[in-house]
Amino acid sequence: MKNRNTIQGALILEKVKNLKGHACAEEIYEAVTHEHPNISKATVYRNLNRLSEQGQIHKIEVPGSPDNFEFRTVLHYHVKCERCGRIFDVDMPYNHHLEDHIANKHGFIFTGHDIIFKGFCPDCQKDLHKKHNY
Amino acid sequence: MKNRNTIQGALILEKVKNLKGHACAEEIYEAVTHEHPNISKATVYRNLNRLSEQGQIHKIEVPGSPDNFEFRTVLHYHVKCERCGRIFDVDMPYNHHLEDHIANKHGFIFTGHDIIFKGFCPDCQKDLHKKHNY
DNA sequence: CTGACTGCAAACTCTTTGCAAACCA
DNA sequence: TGGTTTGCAAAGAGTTTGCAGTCAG
Repeated sequence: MKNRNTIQGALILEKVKNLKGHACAEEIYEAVTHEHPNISKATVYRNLNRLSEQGQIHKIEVPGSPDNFEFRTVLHYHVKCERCGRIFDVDMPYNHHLEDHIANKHGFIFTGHDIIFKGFCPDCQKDLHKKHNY
Repeated sequence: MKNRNTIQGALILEKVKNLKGHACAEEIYEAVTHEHPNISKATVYRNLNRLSEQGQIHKIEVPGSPDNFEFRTVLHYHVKCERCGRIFDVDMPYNHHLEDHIANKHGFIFTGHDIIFKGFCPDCQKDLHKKHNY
């Protein structure tokens, strides 16, 4: 039940730590591949999930997009571009007490929340302007 | 480009309207099957997506769960049980101006947001109490 | 030694798509 | 008729899982 130190696990954690923002499993897989070409994608998924269960990294689940992972100390929200599907950070303080405002909890135990904003990123705004095909 | 009135489309819209809460495509497919046994799942998906694009119904996208659909007039939020994965409505007023509080919009155009709370539903709390296997 | 971890491939879930036939206007 | 919609099956994306071999403690 306890962790073993494997090269793969260490590399994956390191890659996520060195990310500026977030990346999906595929991107992390590619980054690790450079140093450890034989790694399997299943191992990347297993390590990412293990690390996020242990709270060492954070998994951002966004519908319709692959899961993203990031190493962070401060919780924050994300926005998904409705056109290109990319995920960006949102510059808004995390509200730790949002669930306190729920009127009738119906016996639910609330453990947290995610907010996913929708919108159009600058790149896609340019494209839409040009192409008028939306 | 304009809609045709098909039996399938009418049945699907009716089923969603008659839902008390939300249901996923699979559940709607099963409901429609009772009256129209030959319907294909692809048709259900196509109609649900069409209806939600036209704003006649609303699609709730939740990471890790199948998309849910509902007929509603008032926007609201949802909570996903971390154990059974079911989706429930949350008793909290929708904040239409949440995106106004974003400090630096980085050129993004925000069009809306979803909040997905996490927690444990009453049923699963009972189970956890009993089984202690979480 | 022994259980945890790995690599590989296959399985899985949910959803979309290609295509010919059926259908509505 | 002519463009939509349907049913079917196959494809697709992302992720998980079964299994035998490998490795850390």
